[in-house]
Order: sequence, then C-alpha cells, then structure tokens
Amino acid sequence: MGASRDDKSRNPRQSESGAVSIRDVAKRAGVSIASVSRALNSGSGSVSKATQEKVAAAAQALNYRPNQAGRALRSQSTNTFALINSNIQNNFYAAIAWELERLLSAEKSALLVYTSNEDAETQDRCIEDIRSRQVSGVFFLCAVDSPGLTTLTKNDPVVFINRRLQSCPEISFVGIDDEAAARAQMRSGARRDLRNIAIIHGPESSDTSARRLRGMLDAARDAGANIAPNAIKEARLSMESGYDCAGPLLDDKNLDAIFCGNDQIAYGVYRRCLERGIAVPDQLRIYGFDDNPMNEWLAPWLNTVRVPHVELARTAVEQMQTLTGNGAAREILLPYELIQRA
Amino acid sequence: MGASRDDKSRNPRQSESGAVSIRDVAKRAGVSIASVSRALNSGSGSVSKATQEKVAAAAQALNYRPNQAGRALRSQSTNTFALINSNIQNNFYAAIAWELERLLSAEKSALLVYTSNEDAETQDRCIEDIRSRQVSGVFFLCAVDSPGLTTLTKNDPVVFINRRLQSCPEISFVGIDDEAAARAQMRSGARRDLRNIAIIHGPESSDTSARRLRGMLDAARDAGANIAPNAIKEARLSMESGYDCAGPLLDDKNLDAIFCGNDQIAYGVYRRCLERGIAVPDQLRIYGFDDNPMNEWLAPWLNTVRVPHVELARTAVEQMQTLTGNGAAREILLPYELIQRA
DNA sequence: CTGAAAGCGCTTACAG
DNA sequence: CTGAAAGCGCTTACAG
Repeated sequence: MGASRDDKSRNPRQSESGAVSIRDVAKRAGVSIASVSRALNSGSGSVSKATQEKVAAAAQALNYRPNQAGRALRSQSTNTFALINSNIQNNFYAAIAWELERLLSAEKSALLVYTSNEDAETQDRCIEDIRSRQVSGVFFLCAVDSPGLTTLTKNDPVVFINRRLQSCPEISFVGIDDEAAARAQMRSGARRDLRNIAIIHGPESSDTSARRLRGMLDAARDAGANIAPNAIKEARLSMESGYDCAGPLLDDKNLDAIFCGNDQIAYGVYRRCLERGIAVPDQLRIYGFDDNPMNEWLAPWLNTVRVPHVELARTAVEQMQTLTGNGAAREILLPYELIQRA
Repeated sequence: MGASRDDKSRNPRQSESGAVSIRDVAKRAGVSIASVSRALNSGSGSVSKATQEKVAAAAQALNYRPNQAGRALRSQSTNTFALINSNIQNNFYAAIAWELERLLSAEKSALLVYTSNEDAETQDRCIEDIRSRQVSGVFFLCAVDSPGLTTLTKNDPVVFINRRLQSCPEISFVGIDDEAAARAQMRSGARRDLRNIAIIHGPESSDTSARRLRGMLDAARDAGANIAPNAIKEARLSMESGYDCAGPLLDDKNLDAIFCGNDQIAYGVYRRCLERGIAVPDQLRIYGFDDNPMNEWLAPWLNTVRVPHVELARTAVEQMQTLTGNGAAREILLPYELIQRA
C-alpha cells in the first residue's frame, strides 16, 4: 500500500499548471533528476559530456525553466534583491533604481522594488515583506530610521545608497562627501559674487540633508555671504515643498541666489519664480543638488552638484556582492562634480 | 537507524540562517504546524479562538515571518508580479511603475522590475527569468514583439499598458485612444492657426506611435495644414533621437510648430531650440504626448496630451486581478486630456 | 560520474 | 477544530 502510493506520487504527470518540472526533463533525458540539476547548474558537481548534452537537449525540447521557488527553498538563496526607495517622485532616484536593475539582471538576479515614502511605518511594512521573501540583499535608496531595520540589518546584507543612518554606523554606504560638495558649491557661488542668498535645505532628520546644510553654512560664513534672517528654510525633499518655501523668500528683491537641498526642491523654486515673473537665472540664480539626468534637457537654468548616479549604482552592487561573499561593510565616497549651467 | 535519522531531521533546531520556521512557532504554541498555518492564513480553514491566540502570541514572540519560498512551492502562488519596462529613461513610465508598486503592495504583493530597452532579445531574457520565478502576472509597459511572448501569454496573465501588440490581439490592454487623441491635439493646433508644421513621430513598429501618427496626419489633412516634404520624421522614443531629428527641421524659419510622438522626443526638440536660440513658444510651439508629471514643474513651454498615468496603473492592476480570477481579457481605453501650456 | 534519498518550509486534503 | 502525512520542485551530501 505504501508502495502503491509511492508509485503514484512518482508518476511524472505534468503538473496541472502545465509547467515542466525537473522530473520531466530527467525522464526525457533518461537520467536522474540529480544529474539534470548538476548538468543545468554548472559548478555544482561534475557530469559527463554525454549527460550534459542529453540534459540540455531535453530541457530545450521541453522548454524547461527551473522553478525558483524549489531552488530557493532547498538552497536558501533566491538570487533576488530588494530596493526600498524613499521617494516615488524623485526621478534621480528612479534613475539609480533602473541602473541597479540593469546591473543585477546581468548577474541573473532580479530586483523587487518598494517605496517607503520617507515614512518609518511604511518602511517597516516593506521590510516585513522583504523578510518573508528571503531576498539575498537589500538596497536602501534613502533609508529612514525604523524599528524593523535592526532585525533586517542583523540578518541580511544591506547597502545604504545616498544617505546613511547615524543609528546604523556599521552598515555599508555608497554616496558622496555631501558636506564637502555643499561647501564647494557655495564657494563657487561666492566667487560669482552672489552675496544675498537664501537656503532651502532638506529635513534635519536626513543625515545627507544635514551634511549639505552644514557645508553650505560653513562656506557662506567663510565667504561673508549675506543670509537674511528667515532666509534659511527646511523643506521636505519634494517639488511641492520647495515651491511652498520659495514663496516668502522671493519677496526679498535683493536676493541673488537660492541654494536648495536637492534638485526636487530647486524645481519647486523655479516654478514659483515663473509664476512671480522672476527671470531665472538673470534675476535669480538657483542651485540644486544631485543632478537629475533630465536637467541636461529640461533645466538649463539649474546649477547643481552632480552625484554620479550610474557609478553609485555600480558601486552599490559591487559592495552588495562583497557582503554576500562575507566581505566587510564599507563606507564608499565617490567623486562629485559642480555643474554650473547658468 | 532510519528512525534516528528521522529524529535528527525533526529536531527543531533554528536553521543555520537564524530564521524562525513554522515548526518553531508550532512548538512554542503547543500545536501542530498545520494549525499554525491555518491560524496565520485566515480563510484557509477554521481554528478555535484559543489556538488562534496561542499561535499569534508565539509568532509575535519569535518574530516569525512565513517563508514565501515554502509557501510558493506548495501553493503554486507567489503573490509576486513582474513589470517589463521598455525604456529606462522615460520617467512617465517610471511614474506608472511606482504607482503599480504602490497598488500591489497594498494588496500584499510585490513587484519585480525588468527593462527590455525596446529590444526583443532583451525582453525574452526578462521573460525567461520571469518564467522561472512563477510570478502571478506580468505587466508590460510597452511590449515589443518577441518569440518568448507566445509562451508567456499562454501560461501567465499578462496586461499590456500604453501599447498593444498587433500580434497579440487577445491580451488585455490598458491605454487611451491614441489616434483620437492625436487627432484632437492636431485640430487644436490648427485652431490656433499653426499652419506650417513638422512631425517627429515614434517608430512605426510601435502600434501606439503608429496610431498617433495616423491621427496627426488625418487631422492635419482635414485642417489643410502645411507639412513640408521631409518634415515628417521617425524617431526612437528618446530625447536624443528627438534632438537629432529636430536639427534639420529647424532650418525652416517658417515653421510654426513641431508635433512629437511623445514627451521625450519633445524634450530633445526643446534642447535643440535652446541651442539654436529659437524661442519656445514664441517662435515655435512644441507638442508632446503623455504628459510626464514633471512637465508641470519643468516644461511650461510644452503642449501635450495627458495620459492619465495613475488611472492607467490602477486599471491595469484591476484588470490583472480580473485575469488571475479567471476573468476575461479586455481592452480598456481611458479618457485623455489636451494640455495647452504655451 | 551517477542515482536514490533526504529535506528546505510551507499548505492542504484526509481522518478523526 | 485538529494533527499526521504528503508533496510542491529543487539541491546536495552520501554511497557506489
């Protein structure tokens, strides 16, 4: 009875989903499923040339695709990575996301995407889902502090991109020296004799924004720039928020320039200037940060700091590979570039 | 001997990966793993309130997360969807992608992203990977014809967004009536007395681009507009290609407007105008298509057709749910809107 | 080099 | 309502 049940379960019926399994391939090739597995996963054991060929032919004929769920369950590895993006609207981030996808797919890995919306609870929901999917590693494109992060970083390789977290000092980070870049940008403004300036920086809770602000203030003080009281505003990292903050600042007719915490904020400022009939760059110069790849096409009026997004993605993937190979966490700062368009 | 091996294998040691399994939860709650499964998956069988509570407490205490690979293997369902994006640079597409992610994550599903780069071979590589991951469904944000598509559409629910394929007439589609929209846009140009016009359309191989071109030509003819010989150019759907095509067209000093196959092309035209010192919109009007959400902020000079991207994503997800519930494939056309900014 | 067997973590008939 | 058992599709020691 046990035997008969056994026989039935061995019966290599096509599964009802119509999918071809390793068993079907083994049967057609006239070998065991172990040999099929070994033949298809070069490196996991040796097979004779003859077996190799028989298996390849059978797999091809049946249009076989290995089931990743089976593989993942057994080998405890999914070849899948996750990205948590903090801001759906920022297409500088989107550009990094797609670059990550491109690089990972070249490595036969796939990318799951999530959005945290800069919100701790949302980020934790993403982390929960990620934990259940046994991903091989997680990229954060601007992480926020959240309770779930602790468990995640303990169990999975994590790389922070563009923003690090004070609370997670030993997590890998790939970015630029934001403070130095902001200082350099402000100095270049001072050399152009932009003396009456305003600053719309990102949230103090963002380490990156805080560093950029420090750099700006530092260099502004050294250059003896004029920053009116109330001319330093904190914005969210969005176009809307930049637009909102710009309103009152533009009342000052002597303003030479506004320095923004990122390009998104700068876009908001620009729109407000358009509405007020303020000519950019003739009457007012705008400085951003990141250099969204669209700028070259759509924002000839924008001065900014180019954060090398392609290299950022490449370096992040390399560092992820280091981590999955049990290498050490690292903080990697890439070179930035001042872009003066107007 | 068999027994002792059995015992060892049953030993609920924490797996070396440190992950907590359903077995650990069952042990702590003092119930079987079947009960744990039933308690955690409301709807898959009834459990007593007492069991429910014991399991919930144990799961919570152990910080348990079900392993999706195990679940997927057994239940043949991954709660994972895939998106194949044709163009990494087009952030109108990116906006749709992120909106899909947002909607799916609300349904406890995750999204795998891929890029085809408008290339059949690349798309087929994506499809191969997708097939091995047993996804619940696949969204195409601008599909191209490729051999792998046949197998995929036979086995998996597929929704085409923004572009359908002549070769796959019975695959679900969500988009707008591109021909009618293009006609309406051209008519609105004619009403503004834009008589000398040029057209830079997308590839004829794209059904969407072909429809838009048909609509434009149709309305231009009806309105008696002037289209110089050589003033109809085919571009790829990129800013670079729009830039390239615009060069020769701008030699005609009498040109009133250029109608483009999408916004990306229009951005390229704009940049060329800037370089040539041609004032937009004063000397030349530019018409695009799609209405990238950034336009509102960065392209006040652009007239375009708003394709409702949020609704597109929402409708695509709804149609996907219909398909996974064995509902019928449908072609859904959403309302568009003419946007006249300049 | 090869096959038989165990088992990854789940869900779901099946019996009770 | 509950538990024991089977099995999803793989990979990988283990023996030969």
